[in-house]
Amino acid sequence: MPTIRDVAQLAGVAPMTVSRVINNSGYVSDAKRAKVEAAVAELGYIPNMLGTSLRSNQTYTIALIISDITNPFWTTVARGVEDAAHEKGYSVILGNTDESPDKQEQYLTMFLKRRIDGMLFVPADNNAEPLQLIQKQNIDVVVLDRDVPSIDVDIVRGDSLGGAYRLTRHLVELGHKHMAIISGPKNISTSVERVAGFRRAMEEAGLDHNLENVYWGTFSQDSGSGLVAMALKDTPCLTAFVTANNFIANTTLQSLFRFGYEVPNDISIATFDDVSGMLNPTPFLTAANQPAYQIGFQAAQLLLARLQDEGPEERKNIVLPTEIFIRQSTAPPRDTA
Amino acid sequence: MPTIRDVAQLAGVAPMTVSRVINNSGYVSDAKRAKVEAAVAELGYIPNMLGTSLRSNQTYTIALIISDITNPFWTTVARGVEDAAHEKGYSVILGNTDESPDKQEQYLTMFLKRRIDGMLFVPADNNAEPLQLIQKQNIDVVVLDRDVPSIDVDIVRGDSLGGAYRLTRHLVELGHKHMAIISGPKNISTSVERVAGFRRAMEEAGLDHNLENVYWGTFSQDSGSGLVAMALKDTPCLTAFVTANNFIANTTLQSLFRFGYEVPNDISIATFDDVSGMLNPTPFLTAANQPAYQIGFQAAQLLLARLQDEGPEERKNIVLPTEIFIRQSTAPPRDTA
DNA sequence: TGTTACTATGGTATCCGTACCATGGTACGT
DNA sequence: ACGTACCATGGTACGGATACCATAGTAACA
Repeated sequence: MPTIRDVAQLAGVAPMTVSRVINNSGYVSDAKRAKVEAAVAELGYIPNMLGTSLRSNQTYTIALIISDITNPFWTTVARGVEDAAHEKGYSVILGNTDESPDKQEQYLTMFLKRRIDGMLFVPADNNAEPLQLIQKQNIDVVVLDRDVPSIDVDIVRGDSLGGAYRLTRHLVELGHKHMAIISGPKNISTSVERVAGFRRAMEEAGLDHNLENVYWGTFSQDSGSGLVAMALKDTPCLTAFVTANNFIANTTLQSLFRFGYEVPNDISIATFDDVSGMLNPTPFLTAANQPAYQIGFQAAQLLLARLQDEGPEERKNIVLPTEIFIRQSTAPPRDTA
Repeated sequence: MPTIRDVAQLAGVAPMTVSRVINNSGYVSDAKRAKVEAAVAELGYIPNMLGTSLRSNQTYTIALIISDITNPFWTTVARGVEDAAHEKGYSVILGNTDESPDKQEQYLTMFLKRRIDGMLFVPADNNAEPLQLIQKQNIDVVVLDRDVPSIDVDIVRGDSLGGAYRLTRHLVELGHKHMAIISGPKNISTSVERVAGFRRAMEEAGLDHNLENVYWGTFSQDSGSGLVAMALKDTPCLTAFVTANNFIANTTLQSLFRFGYEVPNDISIATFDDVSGMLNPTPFLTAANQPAYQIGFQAAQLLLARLQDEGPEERKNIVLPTEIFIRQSTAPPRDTA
């Protein structure tokens, strides 16, 4: 593969002159510029960014560490990130953690070795250590979707608490009195806040006698199935479920179907993040949707601004609103119908 | 950020010795090894891969250029790629082209500048030039999902022709006589082959009088809506549609709904690549599904094998089988019911 | 004519890690 | 006592691009 020296030799100039032509910097006579351009074309020269990056300490690459690119929610986030990055000439390098702290650390060090300019990070848990590791290396980082207590860091996320609150309120208004929430891991802020929103609505409605109807699971594709059975065993009179993400909603729906319940006639379901609309002409689930694309796009923009020293003084904790869609998976409970 | 020289100084050894410890190569006495390890820990030293890559001409990075990470099909492909890459210590850098040759070229040169070790590429069209550009730089490349005529390159893809054939056969067996296919762009092999499979089944069934019922569109989210109206106007007696991907199926379903048709009672739909199952407990569409994860995984494996000079001698054109799922979107046509 | 300002070009050193070569010590066999 | 083999360590140069400094020519102006 030709180097800048090869081009220089062919054009009969110094490498520096080639560099000036390529980067459009400094003085170059028209004659030499033409010669250089001809040489570049003839050799098919493509500058080696490794050299440039080594010298300049900039890779124009940002890392995106998420839990699972297979989840349409993250996919949409990733797309927002990519668009914002591409706009500024940055590339995005990707890592899936599957919420495993091990894989998370592997990717973290892998990306730090690569000297990425900045990091967009969805922490696998509440542990602040990985973030401290990044910050210690003086790498700008923006946390996506999740709050991490006890650390000073930029965050862009959706309004989990408000979304869950309004989702539960909707069920309350329909007349439901016995509800459960199937949430994600206990050590991830979104799970916790969605439970908190659920609880607040329950308390306000004076339904706080069954506050123990909270089931912690995971956000992954196989989550929730056992928990639904457990919830129904604990409280046979349940008439509604709130689920903390799209995958959980799906398994809950499947479980209820298997147990012979009809949704929404027998039991209602309201969920977070139903992004199936893209592939489903008639979305079914009542849902609180976070602006996934915006979360990714804004987080990337904030990060890129920081990289160019144009970011805001203080750390941001941006909370984007969730939007509620009332659809067919929720209805009044049978006994009050 | 500390360098290998900083570590060496702190440990009282030469940089070379630090390098030996880090890479576990050559001879190092236990005493010095311990000192170096202590220094690495104290400084929080993380090796700079740019230096290594520059020297060794290896980045341990592969590029993945696809049309749209938002499409669950590509998402699954991407996941397969990522898993295979991560297994071998490689990272994946991502680019969305939206099927635009412009964006495609931008990403291409961006990745070549980065000196990625290999490329996984979903060509935006049949144009062989971009692939020639890559090969000219001596970068290994594997094409995903699409055949590109007139160029010698590794390809991993699904069986579009067979899938479309069997999908159409299914409709024929149900008794349909008037069908149309809504396909993707005319210059992408998958569109063409799906049409070819459709035609073959039609001809075999002696239904070749309406071979002109082929509508070319795009594979994107907004594709197909106008085409459905056109098809129905051209052939009012249509009783079935074959659609060439998930997005087209979705808009077709929406259009039919808007026009007051019921699926499958009035009109049947059979499609390619319905990967909504992940989020849909009761998938509705009769579909020919490609093994998306496998396409990504195997393509990445083939690429990585080539990178390590362990690949097969000759170029591969691997065609993975598609699986047919008969579901609720297809039924016998009304007149024969 | 001398000074200043700008244009044009190139040489050298540097970013960081490591391949390669050189050096010197120890242990062992004959 | 000497050759051979292995262990341990370090110096130097290189990969590719470019910041910085140096040089030199030209034009403008007093």
